[in-house]
Amino acid sequence: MGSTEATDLDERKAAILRAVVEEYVETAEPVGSQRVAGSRKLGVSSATVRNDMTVLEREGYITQPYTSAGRIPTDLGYRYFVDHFTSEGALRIAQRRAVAEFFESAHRALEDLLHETSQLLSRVTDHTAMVVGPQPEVAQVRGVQLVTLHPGVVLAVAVLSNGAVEKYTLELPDVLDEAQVGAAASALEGLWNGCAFNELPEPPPSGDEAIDRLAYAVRAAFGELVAERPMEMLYVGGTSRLIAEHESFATAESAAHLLELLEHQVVVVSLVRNLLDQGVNVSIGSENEIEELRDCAIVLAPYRVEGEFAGTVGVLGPTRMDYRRTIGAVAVVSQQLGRLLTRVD
Amino acid sequence: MGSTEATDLDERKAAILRAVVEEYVETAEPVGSQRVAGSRKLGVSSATVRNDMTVLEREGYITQPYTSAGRIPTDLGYRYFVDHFTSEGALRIAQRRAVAEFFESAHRALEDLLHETSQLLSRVTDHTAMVVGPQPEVAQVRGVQLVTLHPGVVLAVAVLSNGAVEKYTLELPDVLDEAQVGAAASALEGLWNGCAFNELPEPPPSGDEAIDRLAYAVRAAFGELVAERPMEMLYVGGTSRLIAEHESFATAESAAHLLELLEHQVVVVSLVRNLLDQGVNVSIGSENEIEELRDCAIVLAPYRVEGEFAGTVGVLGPTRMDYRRTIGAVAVVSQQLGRLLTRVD
DNA sequence: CGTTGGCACTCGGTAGAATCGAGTGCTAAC
DNA sequence: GTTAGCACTCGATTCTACCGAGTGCCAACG
Repeated sequence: MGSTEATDLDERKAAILRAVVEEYVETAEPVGSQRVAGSRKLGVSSATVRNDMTVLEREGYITQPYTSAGRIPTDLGYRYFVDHFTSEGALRIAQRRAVAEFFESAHRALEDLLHETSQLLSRVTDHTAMVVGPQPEVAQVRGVQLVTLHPGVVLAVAVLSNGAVEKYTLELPDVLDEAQVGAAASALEGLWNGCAFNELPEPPPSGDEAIDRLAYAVRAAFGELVAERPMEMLYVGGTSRLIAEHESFATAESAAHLLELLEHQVVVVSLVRNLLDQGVNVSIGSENEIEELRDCAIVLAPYRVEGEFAGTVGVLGPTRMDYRRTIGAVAVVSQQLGRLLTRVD
Repeated sequence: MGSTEATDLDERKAAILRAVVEEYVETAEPVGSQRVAGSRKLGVSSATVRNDMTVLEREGYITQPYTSAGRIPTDLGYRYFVDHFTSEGALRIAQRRAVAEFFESAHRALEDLLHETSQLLSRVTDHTAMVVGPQPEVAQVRGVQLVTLHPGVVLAVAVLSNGAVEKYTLELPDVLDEAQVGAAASALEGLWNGCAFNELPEPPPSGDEAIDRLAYAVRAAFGELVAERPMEMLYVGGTSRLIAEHESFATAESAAHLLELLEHQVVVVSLVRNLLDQGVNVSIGSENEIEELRDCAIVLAPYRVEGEFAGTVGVLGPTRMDYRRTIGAVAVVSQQLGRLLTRVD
């Protein structure tokens, strides 16, 4: 790749590219040379801008929707913009205050908190927001409880060190009395306390066959939970923004595809994880491998709990978005969320 | 209201109305007199159909989008159709089998089950589906557990008789050891076992002040949960269908409004509850009080667990929908869901 | 009297033509 | 290297003409 010259733009060309991006993000219309020359303090004429623009187009940063129209940024153009002009995030005061207020008053259960965080982030950015919960695999068992709901039906509950609660409804061949269930529960609790939830040891035989069957069934159930689920929960907020932004997308159907995509937790969670594993925080348009995201940009930031990577917050919007504002908002929210969870959790 | 003549249509007019509804639902185009006379075995000419149609229009069952176009059903027309021509639901074999298969293999935790049920119903009906979970207020406490996550931070967990688990993270002024927490837990468990979750008695003083503070905090936390949440959980599946149907809606923005509406659990849950309290199973267009639902129809069916009303499943789509198929699907799913929950729960 | 064929009329949708104007590329002058 | 000037391009907009499905009405029919 000719990335050496790709990342090198002389100062004026960079300024022009920046102007094109900013104007286009604001107006949604192709921006012409006069607009750039006029509204910016470049001190050069539109003809000069035109010359530079042809170069920028040849280099792949901007493009024309059709011959002799204004220019719009390409994905590469947005990329350059993000890499060079978004160093410090710009959040409006009102938004910064909204975030502060939210994390001032927030507590509740973890799930609710994450859910509401996604709605907050959506409000602040005006885009659809995603929050990926902490990975429960690292969590340890802190408590095990077995409750008989009906004769022959037992609910197994495991409380984890990160505040999550896992449960499974078991139907048993045997009908056990309270004492037996209690015995199984305390046996499992003693055995599993402190263990990682994804590596629960098998319960040893106790002598009572029915109890052993129950204990074994509980382990199998929890094992199934671990195996089946991608486990990190996904919370999506502000899906309605996807439609409000539909003008920015190619077709109206693409918005429908996006919505559908967002309903598949597994896909989204692994997508986010992949990006972050590669150290990517902003993924723009064709940089995404998923077809449906070709018109979209994703802005991510991990949050840390007690210094450890815990989960991710992010935003999904059209490539034509205000990257500075969005990146700033995502950064602040991820940071505050981590702080809150570190304090409370 | 002139409801006496409104519900009385002579046989041929009723057949014509039915034809208009069915054709319009299928083709999405205003249907003319020739189409009705030709494709139906009415045995009358288009002129006769035209005469009847003017009457049907005067009575408010159908309308013209503009002078001298075909007719489309009004909300009243759909209402007549629903009340007279949907007695037995018509489900295609493939769909019936999909439902059967789903409920054959389904188990998992209650939340997952309801969530997946909403997705199933959406797939089967091709519309957005809603599932309102059982009201947790009626559930009784079956187990209480307190787990120390960190020093000074305790997670309170209550297991309910319907298989739900409520939890709350508490920050305490005191740092309690395991024995104290355990004492509080067993005290609360003994006190609350069998009590309704929304009417937990206050814990009596035990002698140990720290334990009492903890017990009292737990009760306050659970009380807050009951008070704050509308509690019945709402699961929405297939939101992407809303956009696929956007042609049926007036504007594209209306779809965005709908999505936003669906994100407000409280509103939707109480809407559903209101409708059902009035014995309404199908609400069409202007029958809805909420402005955003003017172009929508809602089809609902309650499901029963052990004979008791438990929750609701439903579908949200454009007024121009196949009511027979939708009503059939909603009925089958609600019935099967109730059956499954009665068996397992 | 209900039903039917005939007929003039309406009006949204489509296609084509004309026009407008923002913006470009190029060239020559500074 | 920069700028003014100019011919050219092409999407967007407007206007016109026209088509045709469908209606309302009327007179004739069984």
